[in-house]
Amino acid sequence: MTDQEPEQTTISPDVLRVGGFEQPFTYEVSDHADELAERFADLEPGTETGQQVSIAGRLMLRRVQGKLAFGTLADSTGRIQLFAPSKTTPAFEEFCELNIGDWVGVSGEVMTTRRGELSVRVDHWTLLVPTRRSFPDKWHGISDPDTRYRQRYVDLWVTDGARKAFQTRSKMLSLLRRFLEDRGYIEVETPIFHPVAGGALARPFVTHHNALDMDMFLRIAPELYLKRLIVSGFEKVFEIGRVFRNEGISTRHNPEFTMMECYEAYSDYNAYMEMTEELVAYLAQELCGSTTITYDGREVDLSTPWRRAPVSELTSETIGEDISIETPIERLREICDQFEVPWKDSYGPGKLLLEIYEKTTEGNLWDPVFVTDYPAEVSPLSREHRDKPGLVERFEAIVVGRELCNGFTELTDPDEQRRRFFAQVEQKEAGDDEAMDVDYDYLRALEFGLPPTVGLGIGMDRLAMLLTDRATIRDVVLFPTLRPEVFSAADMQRD
RNA sequence: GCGCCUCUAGCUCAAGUGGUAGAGCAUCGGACUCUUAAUCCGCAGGUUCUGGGUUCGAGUCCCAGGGGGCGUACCA
Repeated sequence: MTDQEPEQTTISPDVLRVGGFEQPFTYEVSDHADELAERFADLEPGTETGQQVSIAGRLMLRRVQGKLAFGTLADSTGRIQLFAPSKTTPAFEEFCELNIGDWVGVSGEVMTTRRGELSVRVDHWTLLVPTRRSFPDKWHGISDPDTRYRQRYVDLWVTDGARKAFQTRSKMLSLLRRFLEDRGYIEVETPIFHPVAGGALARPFVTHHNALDMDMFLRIAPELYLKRLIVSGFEKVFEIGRVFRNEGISTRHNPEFTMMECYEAYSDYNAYMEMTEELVAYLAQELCGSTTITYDGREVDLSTPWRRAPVSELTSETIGEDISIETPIERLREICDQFEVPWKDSYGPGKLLLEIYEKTTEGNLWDPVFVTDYPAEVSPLSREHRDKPGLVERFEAIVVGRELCNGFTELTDPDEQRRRFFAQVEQKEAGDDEAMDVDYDYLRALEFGLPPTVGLGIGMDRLAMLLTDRATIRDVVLFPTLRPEVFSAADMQRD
């Protein structure tokens, strides 16, 4: 931008507010609040630095006392005080009439006040745009969660830490990309419209394409396309993208959420457990400054290596009785009843074991654990365990009682995959509307040969919650899904 | 889905057992040259979520509906 307007040094009162206000097209910013705080830390009170800077943001506080005014300007990085003496501030009267929430650009000398507060003296200033609505209470901000999510553009200014969480999330994604790219992965983008919703067990959203006159599903996982790419000859791929599941909304569930999935040829789940723990420890170190972090007031030790234990072992520990998929089905059903775990006749031993595990054990695992060796019955895309019949080479990392990721050695045998798909169809017919459909193109891809491969999926929102210490997914999703707002007549008639 | 809770001014909150809806902040007007949630004086600001009902009288009690939160179920 070289064609910046000359900076406004005089403003007449009648153009200050909405009526005759002329908005500049650009504003040259040289510095941000936090950088200045860092650069000019520890100045003596009453210092004049001789350093001219230019900053911009919203006026969040204002303290006018006759011939001298103070303001607090907030930008994307933080806040800094504005110092405006009537003698040197252009259009001083108008400056004092700025409202809380107005966007202003200010340039001037960096200095400290007699009380030692780092400030920018207002040598020049420009109204960038006035706010036409009142900002929330400058001390309490917004407390109603509904208002926070619907008016995120206000929330991010007035709620402590709100912006920071999203900045951390962004950095997390950036570090994740670097981590994978450093290991030779390439990032790909696969379809979001799926003719068959596969790759996970979940109810999909349905949409309609007019020209093709066909219903399509919004993807519930990118998995099957990414494995097609391994068949295609990409050896290491990943995708970070939105997936959509037509299920309940809660503090941990948003209908659209961001999933990272990666796949690597010639490798197995042992290697991926190592990569996963290394990745998460790395992100914690970079974002939180330590591999020991705090979540919900409690320490979480993410340092490597993480404990690894089979589903059956962890569950046996909890219930005080050795159980596995070898346990007679009658006994498993009794245990379900004993722990108030609902079950159906159609559940095999594997499904029963997993249900018992999820209801009794998963929520109590705080420090990270790789839970391994899931029943094949509940893992239709995973490869059979190399020496444990009936199980698959699958792991989930459980941290703070929640599933953080899901990975497994991939099933490569097209015949076995076909059988698993049809078993899913049977479950669907038995009333499980989250069961998978048969993806015949995927089977054809497998028939062309999927080399030994491992895959991993990590929910980015859950990971962001963990690393930013947020209790609700809505604090790490900018615009969480809500019912449409009903606008008042006053809102609709504003012009 | 189900259960519990909640909704009052732009924002944060008050209004014993039913009795004229108030305050702080913000906005607007005024005072003030080192404040920092500035302070001080003043004005204005309301379909108490919506619709019914009970009552002489409803923000308050009852019914229905809506928004939201939490828990639970499904799931990541």
